[in-house]
Amino acid sequence: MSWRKEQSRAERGYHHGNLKEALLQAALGLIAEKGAAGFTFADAARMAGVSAAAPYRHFRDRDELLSSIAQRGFEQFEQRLTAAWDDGRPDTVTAFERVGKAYLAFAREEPAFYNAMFESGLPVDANPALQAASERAFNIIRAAAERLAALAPLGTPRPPAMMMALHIWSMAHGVASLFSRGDAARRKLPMSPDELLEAEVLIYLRGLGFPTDRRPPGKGAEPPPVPPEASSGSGVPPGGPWGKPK
Amino acid sequence: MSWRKEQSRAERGYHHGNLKEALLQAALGLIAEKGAAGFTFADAARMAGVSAAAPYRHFRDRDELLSSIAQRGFEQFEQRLTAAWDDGRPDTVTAFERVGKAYLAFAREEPAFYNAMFESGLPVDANPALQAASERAFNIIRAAAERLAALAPLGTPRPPAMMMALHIWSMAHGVASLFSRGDAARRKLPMSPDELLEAEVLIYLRGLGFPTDRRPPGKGAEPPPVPPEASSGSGVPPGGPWGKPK
DNA sequence: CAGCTCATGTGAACGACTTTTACATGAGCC
DNA sequence: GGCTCATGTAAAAGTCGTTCACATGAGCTG
Repeated sequence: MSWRKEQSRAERGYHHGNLKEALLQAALGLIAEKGAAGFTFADAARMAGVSAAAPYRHFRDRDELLSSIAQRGFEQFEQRLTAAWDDGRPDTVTAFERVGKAYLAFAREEPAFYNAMFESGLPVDANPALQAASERAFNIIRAAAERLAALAPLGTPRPPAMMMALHIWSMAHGVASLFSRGDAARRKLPMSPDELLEAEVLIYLRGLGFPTDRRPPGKGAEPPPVPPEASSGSGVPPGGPWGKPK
Repeated sequence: MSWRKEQSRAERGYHHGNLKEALLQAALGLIAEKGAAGFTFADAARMAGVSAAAPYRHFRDRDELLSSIAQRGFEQFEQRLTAAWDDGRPDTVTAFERVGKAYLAFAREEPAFYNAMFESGLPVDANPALQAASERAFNIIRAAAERLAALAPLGTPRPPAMMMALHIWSMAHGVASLFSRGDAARRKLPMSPDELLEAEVLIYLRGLGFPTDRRPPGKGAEPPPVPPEASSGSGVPPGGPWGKPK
């Protein structure tokens, strides 16, 4: 990982040998500490033990370094969402919620990537490769939404799958961005971001007619369960994610 | 508005007379253009026609200027949310949705404020006045959620009002931050952010047991103003926000 | 009105950062 | 062994943020 970092010039020799990677790693650390805005090209160079001009052999400018990090971030993000989705196993709703949690986990565990991807202010649409990576990640959510849409109970008006995907994305991003970052604008919450998002998604899914958890006591006409899977427990803790209504 | 801006030193005299305000306005413009990260203290000074050192007579440093703008932003934000909420008239659900739209409208129409408030990375909890302003704004959403919670149909499990408020906030912020900014990371959408958020909130409310479908065309009983409302209304466009399910 | 004072603005200076340019080094290939 | 080109360096120009000593003049005091 930290191959050859922190070495003095003498023992390193004139050529670094791995500067591009070292710069990316250094930048990642710096962004995690001080945010994308506070991160400095010169600092990254210093951390890698080279002069301030050296990075320009590997990145056109500071923005390109940031872009590279964002891109790498989208790729890892995609992987984690894919793993969480696990092709909808064991059932669509459970898997869907797991994707939400993976989203938050990524924001929490990879603040530097998340920052570069969503909060650095760099124009996603200016770099085709970056935009493509971003879309590949979003497509995981979208594919999950398609599956979910196909299962939605008839008789309930429902939005296009694309819209559902955007809804989920906005919820996850909203929670992550407002509450799930140790980073800067930390606000105190009476609950964990995970709980918050889980409840939000559950209510949303219920609004789409999905059976979430035990049925309301008196209500006879709960929307009919969905063909093959649908029936079982969706990973909701007993009592629901927010306890009993008082 | 642009009182005395752009004037040459000669016609202005040694003293500006209104520098603090001029700097705030200049900064607002610059942030709207280039984002909080790209905004420069020196640029604001230049725009106000004073030397680079002059701003330090009015703000401890660049961050304090940013803070002032964020604070002012939260105050305007609070006003707009209050107006949109209108104490829950004509009925709670309609007013609630109006608040959501006001949120997006603010993000769209006041990008500089929104940026300073939510995307500049300045620590809200470091400045008590700022934090208080932020909380006052959030309290509008929270109060609306309380009212909504009181109306929620019995028989449906429901979260605490505080949680509902956070849910709404995260949806609005998520949509605003991902899609509603001309600013930077613009992504193309098959629908407007307003539609997106409206549908999202409607589904969420339905998940809480609120009736969100359009009124029956004949609509015999318009709900009485405040106390026993709960039944219908909600300003849903005919056909619902996303068209017919296919 | 003269004179004083203090808030407000100026210019110069420092160190840090970004980026460019001309030059140095040495790893890999013939 | 010698060439060459990718990779690194030093130096310089331009920008910022911030501080400091000094200048200005608006408004009070007498």
